[in-house]
Amino acid sequence: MDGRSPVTLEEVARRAGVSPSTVSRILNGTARVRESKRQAVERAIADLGYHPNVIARGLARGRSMSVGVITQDIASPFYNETLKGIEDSLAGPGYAPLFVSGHWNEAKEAECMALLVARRVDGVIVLTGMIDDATLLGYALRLPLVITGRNLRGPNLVSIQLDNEQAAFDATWHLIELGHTRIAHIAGPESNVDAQERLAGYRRALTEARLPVDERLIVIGDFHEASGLLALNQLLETRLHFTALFAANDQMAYGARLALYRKGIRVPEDVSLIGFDDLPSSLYTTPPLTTVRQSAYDLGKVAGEAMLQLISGQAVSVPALPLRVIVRESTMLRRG
Amino acid sequence: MDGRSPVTLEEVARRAGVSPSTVSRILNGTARVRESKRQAVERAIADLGYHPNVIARGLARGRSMSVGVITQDIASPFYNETLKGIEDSLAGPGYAPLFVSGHWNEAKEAECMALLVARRVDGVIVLTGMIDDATLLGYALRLPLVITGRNLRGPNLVSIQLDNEQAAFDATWHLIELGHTRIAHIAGPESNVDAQERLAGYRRALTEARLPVDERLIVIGDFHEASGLLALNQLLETRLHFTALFAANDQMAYGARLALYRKGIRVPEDVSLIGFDDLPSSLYTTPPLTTVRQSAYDLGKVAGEAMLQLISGQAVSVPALPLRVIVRESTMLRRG
DNA sequence: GACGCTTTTGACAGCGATTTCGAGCTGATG
DNA sequence: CATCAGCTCGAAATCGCTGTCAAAAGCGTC
Repeated sequence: MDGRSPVTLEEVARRAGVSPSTVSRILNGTARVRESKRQAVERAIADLGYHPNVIARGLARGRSMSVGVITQDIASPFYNETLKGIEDSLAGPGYAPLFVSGHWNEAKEAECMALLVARRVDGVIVLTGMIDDATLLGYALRLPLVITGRNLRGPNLVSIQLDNEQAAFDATWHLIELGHTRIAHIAGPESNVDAQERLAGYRRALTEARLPVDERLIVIGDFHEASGLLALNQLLETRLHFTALFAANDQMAYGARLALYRKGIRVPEDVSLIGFDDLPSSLYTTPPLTTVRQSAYDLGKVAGEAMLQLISGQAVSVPALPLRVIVRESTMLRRG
Repeated sequence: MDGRSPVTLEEVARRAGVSPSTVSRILNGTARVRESKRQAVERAIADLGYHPNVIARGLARGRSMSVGVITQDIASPFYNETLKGIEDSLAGPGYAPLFVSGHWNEAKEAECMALLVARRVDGVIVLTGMIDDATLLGYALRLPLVITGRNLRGPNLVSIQLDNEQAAFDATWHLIELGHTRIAHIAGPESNVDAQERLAGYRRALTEARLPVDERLIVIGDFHEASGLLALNQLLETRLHFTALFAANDQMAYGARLALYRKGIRVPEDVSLIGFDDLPSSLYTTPPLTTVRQSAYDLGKVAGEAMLQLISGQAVSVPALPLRVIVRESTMLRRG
C-alpha cells in the first residue's frame, strides 16, 4: 500500500492508460471526463497509494495552499486558542497554517514576514503585531492580510477587532456595581493598542460613575504573570487603599493574585479581582477568576475565515465577536 | 524596495549579467565563483529585493525545508512550550515547522500524517501520538521520524523519552520524606504510556518505603483540569484519609486544587499537593505548585535537533533530559 | 455517409529553482 | 609554442503538476 518512493501523477496516468492532463483534471475537477476513465484513474490512484505533491502543485499554480500566521509567542496561553481556531477554519479547504513567532520584536517580526513571503504563503494573519501600519499596508499590496487588534482598512486587508474599550468598561462597571469605589488597574504595555483601549474603558467607567480616577492606582505591566505580581507589590507599597483590581489580562491577574496571597490579602473578601481574556485556566484558579471572555478560539476562526474569503476574492464579512463579563468567584460585594 | 510581483532568480541573473546557474551557486555556496561576479550578484539581489522561492527550491531539490509536527492539542499549555522549542531549533538551518493537531484521535492523526506526506515534509515529529508502533515504523521507512513518549528503535527513527517512572518516584518520595504516608494519586488515562510510567513510579516509591498501596487512593483522570476536580471529589466521597496528593500532571493538579478549595481544605496545611510538568503557570497558582519539572521547551528543542541530524544523515545523539522535583509551596511537612 | 458542433483528450509549455555536463579560460609544464 | 590540469561558468534537463490549445472523438442531422 505504501510505496517506497513517492508516486507521481505521471505514474498514475501511465497505469490508468491516460495522459497526465486527464489525471490532473480528475484530481481538480477542472473539466468533464468520461466516466470510464475517471474510474480507471481512481483505481490507479488507490492501487498506487498516490498523494498529489502539494509542493509541485503550488509551484505550478502559483499558490502554496498555506497561510502564514505571525503570533507574538507561540507558547502564550491566549494565542494558542487562537491558533487552534485558525487551524480549524483553514483545514476545510485544504489550507495549512504556518506558525511563526515574532517575540514582541519588530525586527524579528519583519524577518518572519520575509520567511513567509519566501515560502510564498497565500496570505498572512498577524495577531497583534508590532509592525507599523504603513509597512503593513505595503505588504497588503502583495498578499492578503488579516490583522487583529488594529484599526486599519484597505484593499486586500481586513482587520478584526474586538471592542476592548467597551469590554473594559463593562468589567470596571461590574466592580462599581458591586459597590467598589477604589479600583486599581494593572494596564498592559503602553505601546499596545489593546492595552490602551482597556485602560480607556476603565477610565470611562469611573468617570461615568462620577468616581475620581486616581492615577496612582494605575500600574503598567507587560501582560505576563510576573509583571502582575510586581505591579501589585508596587501598588501595595503606595499604601493607597483599594478594594478591587482590574487587570488588563488574565495572566497579570494571576500574578496579582499570587502577590495578594503572599500578603495574606484574601480574594474576593478583601480585594475583588477581575481579569481579561478568560483563558481556559481561569476556570481553575482559586478562586475561579471573574474575567472578560473574549473567545480566543473564535477570534482565530473568524480570522481564518476572513483569510479564505480574501484569498478567493469574495467579499469579506467579519461577524461581530461577542465580548462579555463572566462572573465567577473572584469578585464580590464590597464589604462594610 | 518591495517589488510588486515576486522577483525570480532569472531576473537577478539577467541584472547581474550572469547565468541563472551562477546565481544559484552563489546562493547555495555549491561551487567556487569569481569574486567579481559574486559581488555583482549580491548587489543585484539587494537591489531587486530578491527572496528565493522556497517552493520552487523544494521541488527542485526534493526537499521542502519543513518538518511536520503532530501534536495532540495545539492549544495545550504543555505542548505549546514544546512547539516553541521545536520552532527555535529548526529556525537556524532554515527549516519551518508545520503544526497539525491530532486531537487524541487515531484516525485524525493518520489524516494529519497524510497531509504532511502530501506536503512533502522532510520529516515528522510526533508528540506522544496514538498511532500504533507498527504503523509508525512503516512511516519511518519513508521519512525521518522523531517521536516522544514511546520506546521505539529503528532506522530513520529516534524516540525521545523521559524517565517518567523515576520522576514519579522522586515526586512521591518527596511526599514520603515530608512524613506523608497516606498519599493519593490522580493518574492519567490508562492507555497513555507516560501515565502508566508515572503510576508505576508512584507505586514503587510507596513500596520501597514499605507503605501499603491503597488502590482506592488511585483515581484516573484524563490529563485535563476538569478531570482533576472530578477525581478529587471522588476521592473525598470515599471518606478515606489522605494527607498528600500526587497528580500525574499539573493541569489535573489545578483541578484538584480547586476542588480542595471548594471544600475548604487548605493546601498545603491540610493536604500537600504535587504535580508533574511544571507548566509556566504553576509558578503562579496559589500556592505556587510543587511539581516535577520536565522542560517541555527542552523536549521540543531536543526533538528538533534530533530531526535535523536525522535529515542530514548524521548520527543522532539525544542528550539526557533532566527531570527533577521543583519544591515550591504546595507541599509541606505532615502535621501532627 | 458527410457535415457541423460539442465534448474529451493529449501534447506541450511553463512555474522557479537545482544540478549535471562539458565548453572556455587560465596558468604551468615540457 | 603545444599540451594538459584545474577553475569558472553557461546550456539544458529536471522536479511534479497545471493549464492552454488544438486535435480527436462522439453525436445529431440531412
